[in-house]
Amino acid sequence: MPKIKLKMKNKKPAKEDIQKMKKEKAAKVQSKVEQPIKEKKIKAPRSFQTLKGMKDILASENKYWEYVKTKAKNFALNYGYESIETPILEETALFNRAVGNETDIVSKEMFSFVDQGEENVCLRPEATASVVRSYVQHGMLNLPQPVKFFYFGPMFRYDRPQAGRLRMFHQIGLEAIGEESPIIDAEIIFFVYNFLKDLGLKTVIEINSIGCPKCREAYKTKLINYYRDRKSGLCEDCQKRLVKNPLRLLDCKEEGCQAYKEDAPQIVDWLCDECKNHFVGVLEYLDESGVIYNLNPRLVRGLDYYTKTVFEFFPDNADGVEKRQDALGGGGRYDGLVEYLGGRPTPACGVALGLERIILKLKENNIEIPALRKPDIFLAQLGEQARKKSFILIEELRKSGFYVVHSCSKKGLKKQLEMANKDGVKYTLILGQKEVIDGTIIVREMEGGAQEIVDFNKTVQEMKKKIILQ
RNA sequence: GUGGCUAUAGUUUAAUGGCAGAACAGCGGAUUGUGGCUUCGCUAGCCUGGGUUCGAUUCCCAGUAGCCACCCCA
Repeated sequence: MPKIKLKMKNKKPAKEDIQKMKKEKAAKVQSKVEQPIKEKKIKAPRSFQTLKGMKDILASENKYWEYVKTKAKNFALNYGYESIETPILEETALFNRAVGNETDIVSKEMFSFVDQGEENVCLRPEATASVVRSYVQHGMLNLPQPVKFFYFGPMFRYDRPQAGRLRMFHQIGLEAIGEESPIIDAEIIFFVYNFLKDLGLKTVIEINSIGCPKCREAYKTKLINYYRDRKSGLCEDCQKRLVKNPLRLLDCKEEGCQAYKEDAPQIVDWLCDECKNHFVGVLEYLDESGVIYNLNPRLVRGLDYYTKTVFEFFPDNADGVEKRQDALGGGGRYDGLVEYLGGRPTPACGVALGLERIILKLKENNIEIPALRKPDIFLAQLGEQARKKSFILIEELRKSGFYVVHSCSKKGLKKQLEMANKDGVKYTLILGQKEVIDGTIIVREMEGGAQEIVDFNKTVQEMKKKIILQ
């Protein structure tokens, strides 16, 4: 079949045409030989793009970002969490120690490098370690406890990008340091639940307790013993986990390993009294608040600092087919971390949410987001004198709180009105030669097109009458 | 780190082994001081490098990038 096609199509051009083509080609070859230097000079400079897994957040995304960030911040304030910003760059050792050398995040996902001062630094893969570092560094143990932090900012992980996973992404997070009561665990969970619900996202909460170092050791031994007998059936990763991070055995998604999970010992059964009571406490508070959660005895988190309560938030899709890899957020208690980073023994609990993932879900669910504020006034000007006069007027209007836009270079009134229309303003002020001479200005109401002439010196007053500023 | 899919104007896309066409956006017009609708025009593109071929945007190979899944997590 293809041979016939080729033959047929080869016949298509006339012989003369082919000769022409050959000549053209020859000419091209010649010209190439003659002007190789010119071509090099003409060559445009290379263009650039964002690094893999990193994105520009463009104006079209603004309303989502503003909406979610503002709501988060307001929520945080209502719950008594105060804003903190820590540097994006930290000493690499901070995360080695806090998150754990054997975790995926530290062992293969950190953007780390040696700086000009031969310091080992890295872009933070998460913020809890930084917040705790800050707590210790500034002696915040002297503040009334707990100290409650709210943060927002970019995090970096050298992963392979895919849906909802970027190398630079943004987290909204809470940390409450200095409180051991289960009430704070419940408050944080309740916060996230309400926050996401308020955004219009239904979530499923998975919760577990992984105990304290003491009872976890006892449990680990049990788990290792259980899995050691079944080692030959485990996947390669799990065989490594058995030695390095046995808790993660429970987290494996390999089919072959699933079968063993069923009968594996569960940590809940091995918690010491203190941990058990604490966990029961958290659940009681949650029951009280009416939050719905799933006890998930296999939930283990990928960061070493967690103790006792751990939890993750998943979108609750109506279709029932859950994609369990796209957690919107997760967190838990980390009672050992402050001490581990050089502070006094201090209990603490926190959570982090993925902003990009939240926005992704908002879009997926077609949830309406309030539009950003549109400009109030467009100022159109005609002629040199008017332009100068309008320049001052615009500043006066802005001082009075109006959101004013104008065109810097467009001259025709038609074009300026066109722009005003695209900007969606309610009123356009028109200042032309004639108005400058008369000491007036035209106020055009865009929707109906009604115009009135106003005393130039009373422009601000008049506009205040027409537009009620928030 | 493993695997799959894709690559055409700024964006969304069509077709094709021999002129790459459209829509939206942008820019400029339709008596130059009045927007939305309409209409006309302009600008702008075959990811890179090899190979097959008289001829490749099209077929083949490699690279690169993007998307997606595993993994991991937010």
